[in-house]
Amino acid sequence: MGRSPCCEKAHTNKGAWTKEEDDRLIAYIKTHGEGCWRSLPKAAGLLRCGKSCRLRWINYLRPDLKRGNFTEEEDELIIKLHSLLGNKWSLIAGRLPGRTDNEIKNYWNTHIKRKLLSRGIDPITHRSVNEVEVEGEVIPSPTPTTTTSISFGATIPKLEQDLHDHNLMTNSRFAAITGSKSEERNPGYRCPDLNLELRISPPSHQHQPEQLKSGGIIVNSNPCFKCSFGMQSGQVCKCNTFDSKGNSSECSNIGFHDFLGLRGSATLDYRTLEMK
DNA sequence: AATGGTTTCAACCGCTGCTAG
DNA sequence: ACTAGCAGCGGTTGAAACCAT
Repeated sequence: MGRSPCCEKAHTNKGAWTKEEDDRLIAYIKTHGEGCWRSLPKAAGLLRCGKSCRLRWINYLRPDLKRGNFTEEEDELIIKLHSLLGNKWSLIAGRLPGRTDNEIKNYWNTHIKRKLLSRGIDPITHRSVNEVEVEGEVIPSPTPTTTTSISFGATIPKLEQDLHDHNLMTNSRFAAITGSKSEERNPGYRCPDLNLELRISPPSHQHQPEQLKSGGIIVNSNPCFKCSFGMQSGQVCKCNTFDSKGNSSECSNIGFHDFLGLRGSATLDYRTLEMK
């Protein structure tokens, strides 16, 4: 049994929007506001799919959209954000007022990719195209190339604070996940020029006999890489874990680890990362 | 002016995550 | 715990605009 279609495909217009359709959509949203896209077309008298209305509004009709070419500053900001976030266009768009994810995605594919390649930078990895990776270690090109460097400075880990605020994890739990020591306040989570703080880092791959108590629950500080990234969701993991005495045992948690080792509802959502 | 290749970008499609029942 | 409905996201497509010959 499949999901019902989002709209009556047979009775909806497709393709380019007409001026009249735009006017109808603008008028409706001005009166009733955004939201409930599914019922909007009918209510607004549009023969369009709700998705199509949403897209048209967000990407083209919204009054706060900035029109015109991207500036050099915007270019550089997009490059930096992409190096941190990857193809998370909506997150990148969130840092560029008046720009939409679709616009940035298109701009990236048509302009910035080429720009980076002309600088000798791989637009996917943001490394010099001459760099080679040998067994996980990056060997830089012998000839220096211009690269976009992301500088990280020491700061109070903001996400850690956020997570505390939401009772999601303790200092030690966070430290376990990030590999930092809570007392040391391991630096390296802030990009000052972007004012963007990120707390995502892969957990240690080394199994060490260390356990942490979090909210009364014993958690293994070093689950296997797969476990930590929640890749075996719903399946029994067969990796080895260590108890408090350092004894190895088979990890048999079913759906225990979520992304970054957070449990249950304590999942880390990109969108919850605060952007100033 | 005509033609064909390339680029741009609005729009679509399919998938995912969240939420309510 | 499960399912269905929905909004939102990212990848892809294709028509229009642009450019070179």
